[in-house]
Amino acid sequence: MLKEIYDNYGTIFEKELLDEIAAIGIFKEVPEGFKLIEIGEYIKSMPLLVSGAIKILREDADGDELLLYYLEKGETCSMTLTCCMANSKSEIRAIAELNTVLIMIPIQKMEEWTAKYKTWRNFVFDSYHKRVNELLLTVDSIAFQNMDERIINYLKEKSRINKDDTIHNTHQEIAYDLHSSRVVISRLLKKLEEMGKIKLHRNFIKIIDL
Amino acid sequence: MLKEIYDNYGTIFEKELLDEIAAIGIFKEVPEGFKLIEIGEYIKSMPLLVSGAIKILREDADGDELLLYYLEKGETCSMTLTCCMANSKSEIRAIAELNTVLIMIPIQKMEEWTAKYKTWRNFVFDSYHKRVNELLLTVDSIAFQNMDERIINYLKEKSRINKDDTIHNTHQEIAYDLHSSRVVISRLLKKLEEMGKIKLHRNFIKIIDL
DNA sequence: GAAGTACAGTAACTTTAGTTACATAGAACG
DNA sequence: CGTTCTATGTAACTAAAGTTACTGTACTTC
Repeated sequence: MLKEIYDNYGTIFEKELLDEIAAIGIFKEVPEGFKLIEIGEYIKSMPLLVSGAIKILREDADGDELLLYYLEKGETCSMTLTCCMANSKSEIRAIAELNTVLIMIPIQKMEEWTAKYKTWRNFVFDSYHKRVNELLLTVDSIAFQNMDERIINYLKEKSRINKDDTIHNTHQEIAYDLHSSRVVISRLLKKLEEMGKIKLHRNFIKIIDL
Repeated sequence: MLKEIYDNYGTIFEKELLDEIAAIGIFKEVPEGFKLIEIGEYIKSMPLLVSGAIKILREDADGDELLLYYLEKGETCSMTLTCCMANSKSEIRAIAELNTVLIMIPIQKMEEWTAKYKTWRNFVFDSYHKRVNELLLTVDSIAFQNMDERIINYLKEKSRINKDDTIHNTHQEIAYDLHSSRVVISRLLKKLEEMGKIKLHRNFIKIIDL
């Protein structure tokens, strides 16, 4: 575990803090599709990502979903942070996008480390900064873009996160993430295929040139 | 100035910090419509709201606008915070919604106070928490709601912020905030009037029962 | 290999929102 | 009082997205 911590956080945290993380953090490995946080849950610990990726989803009253953004290695969930500090319920759902390795930090340490370590404070602020900017990009996407552009961005981002130019999803799954319907997604994907940007198959999509 | 600081922040900050704010903060009074932050600007100080309200806007590449949320007294702009910490450009525009009184804190103090005062840290984290939740509500609104529901929410929120059940805006101005077109807004407002929820006039809208 | 199931393709239609164009009405101002 | 400007009303149309319904096809399972 020590190695993973040092590899991912060695350059941003001082030795003393790294040792505390190693001593207190709980190593956790979850498979793709594992639900880490559910809407309405209270959160007792904060995840530091070591490898893999996590997707963060929003849901409305009718159960309609929307993908907000992904978390990657070296990052943490600022939503979790806010929930921990305010002792409030989670506003989002977190699902492992890949097999993912995490270090869980009990929330009791948060306050202490924030007072004690400048690098921890910077990490937390930086994390907020990134997350707010991701949320703004999500707003841009749904407010200013048409569905065809949103699909292109979705495929690009998914490919980047998975380090794979084949997207292993059904049209229905994409429709859920983009909060649209399967028929609409199939239609627009077909158009992208006709334009030579992608190649459609059963259960996967090959990116040609987006 | 001391009175304003104590009235608004006396219960959340300790005396020592309040004195620092009084000594260092720059009192600023801006009229309705005053532009406080422009997209792409670097930010040198952080605003604490004493009275009034500020609206936070997002803009896309084509210059299309969207209202994100309002800031009220006792709050601060977490976007400004993130920009200060990361020394990055502003992602948003901030315009005074009302005549507004602010205390500007030079960013140099941020780091120092975050290390020194627990109440300051809590204030900053709480501010992030509120802002992220406001952004999520904005996402909900544009992702899950139709324009008629969005208009209703808009009118309600505007009325609450302005403490006035008459909305002093033209249809065009509402269209800009909601990133729609004037004709669409006029059409839907007319429908709301027919339902007896509002009464339309030239340059203002009277809320009857939303 | 037959039956069942999940996925994708497509047509036809509806709904919502955006666009264009023009009419009217109130305010402002000489 | 007539001219001008701005705000609003409305019709007619287009575009985008969502819905319904049915098809074919590939994979699964027995």
